[in-house]
Amino acid sequence: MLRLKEEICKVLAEQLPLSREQVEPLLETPPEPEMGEIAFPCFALAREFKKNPKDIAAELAKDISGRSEKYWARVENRGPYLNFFVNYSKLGREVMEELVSGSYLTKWCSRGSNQVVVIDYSAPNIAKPFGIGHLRSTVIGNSLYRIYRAMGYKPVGINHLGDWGTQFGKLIAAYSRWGDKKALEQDPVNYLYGLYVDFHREADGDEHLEQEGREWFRKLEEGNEDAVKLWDAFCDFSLEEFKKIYHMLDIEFDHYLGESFYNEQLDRVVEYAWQKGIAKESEGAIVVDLEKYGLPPCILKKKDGATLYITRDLAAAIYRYQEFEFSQMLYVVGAEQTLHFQQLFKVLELMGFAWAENCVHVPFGLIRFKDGKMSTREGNIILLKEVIDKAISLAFQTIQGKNPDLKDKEKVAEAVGIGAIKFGDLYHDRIKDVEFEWDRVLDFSGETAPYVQYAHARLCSILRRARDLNGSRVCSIDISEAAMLLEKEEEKTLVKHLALFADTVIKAQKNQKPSILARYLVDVSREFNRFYHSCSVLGEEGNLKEARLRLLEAARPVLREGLQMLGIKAPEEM
RNA sequence: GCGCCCGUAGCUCAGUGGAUAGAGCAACGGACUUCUAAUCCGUAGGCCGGAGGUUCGAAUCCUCCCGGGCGCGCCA
Repeated sequence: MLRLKEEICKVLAEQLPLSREQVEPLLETPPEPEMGEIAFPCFALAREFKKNPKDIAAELAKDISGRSEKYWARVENRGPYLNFFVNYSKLGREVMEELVSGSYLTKWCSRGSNQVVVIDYSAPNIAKPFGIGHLRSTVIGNSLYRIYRAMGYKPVGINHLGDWGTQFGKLIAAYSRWGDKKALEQDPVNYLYGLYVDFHREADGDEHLEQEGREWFRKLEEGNEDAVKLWDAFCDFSLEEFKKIYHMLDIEFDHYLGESFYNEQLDRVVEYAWQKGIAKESEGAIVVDLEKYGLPPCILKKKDGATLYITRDLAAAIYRYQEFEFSQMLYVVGAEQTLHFQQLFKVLELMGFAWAENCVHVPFGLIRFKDGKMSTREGNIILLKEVIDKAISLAFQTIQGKNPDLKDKEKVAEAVGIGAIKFGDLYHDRIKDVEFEWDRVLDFSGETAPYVQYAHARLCSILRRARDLNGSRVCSIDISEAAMLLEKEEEKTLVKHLALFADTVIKAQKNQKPSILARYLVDVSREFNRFYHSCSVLGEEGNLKEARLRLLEAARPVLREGLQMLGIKAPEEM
């Protein structure tokens, strides 16, 4: 629909004392399809012209109704609104042509022009199990990665592993007290997790144990051999396990660069802050005072000389800019860290890095239980692996019941089960907290990935049968002729929805919200399903049948590539 | 105590300051000899947390209050 909008902006800008850029944000979508595709409300002009908005709409309509532009068929004034009706067959023809030939996204969405965008996402903690809580960053980040890539950006995905910090001191302390090498090797991550939980239980009220943990971390930072050896082993075990999960989720990273990677650079960062005159000593620690900006001070170094998370984040940001010269960097990290990122970006700015303004925190809400927060420390957590296994096995059962002859049942069950989990996280506005409920995760009806996948599979099934009947070709009709034949309400509505694909992808990227795309795909699927129920394709004869096949050929890439941008597979049968 | 986020149908949520507030789930009633019923059609369901304000116009912007969540120098 971008083409129609562009045209309207151009014409209205000629008629009014407004630029195209001023007209664009005023345009809206009318509430009913009978009111056209794009509306221009005239209220805003009423004051300036000292006229009734209704009259303005009427005059504008009169002035431009004579014009026959490429993409609109007619203009109507309805009350204070100017309603534009799309030249449906023209739009339909072009959209279908572009979609079928594969040129659509390149033509309308390539806005990235190879700019580098660093995306920091997932970042699970070493020595802790991959819980459902880590899914959000992973899935949202990966989807943004795919959306940016589809739009011609050069995304760089970085997994900022939590492989450093005082928790390793605690873990080493726990291991050296109660450690069991055999148990560790048997089921490393769960065992380490158990130790971590034990530590916190024991440390509650035992200041000595806490002290021991801090002491071990200090040793680790100093390069103590025993400490480093254990830490190294913990990292290897965890990473191996994480990679299995990423493989299942069909998620990859360009770089695994954990917090420890920046250890050598920390002194320089602190030194640089001194040089710039923004660091000072306070109660034995080195801090950057941010009171002027309404933020709490940023601690670069603790009084015992150990570094902090934010020091490593500063080093990481600087390193990434040197390495990638990004035009934008996204941190897909929970909303509870908003303050941390405000401090981080402010300190970078005070250090004199102009690119600090291109750093963006992409926050999301927490996953919680009905009765409270999930806490790794308390062992109150749901394992992602468990969720994945349940979803896949439910998908498999469903296939056994509905389509037992399907080939590659395991693969399809995986695509559907994992798709459902990912989609559940992507469908809602990321800022909202979500309550974890098994029933919801395992629901495959309504606004879910299986709904969209099912629409896609049915669509593919028709195209496949058509190909079998016609030999290698699906259909032979010319697309411009096809577009003219698609006159039923359900057909037209579907075409118009397809035309919104580019608008949607761009909006999702601008807002860093995959949910916008996910919702759109459900809309398209719903329109496809309505079409499916009211229009027979293979049962039809002649040109109409051919035209409908063309429509399906155009709809297929929207669903397939849309799902792909969410990181969800689109099986051809299910 | 201070700061940030959220509050829309029974539940989960959409809704760039604009026309009659929309989906899904759950409930109820329909549609499989016909391209896959993981679907579709219909019914019912609302003081958009509350009160003020700004505006021609507010679910949307501002202020206050209520409810929930999160954070607030030596965790990440």
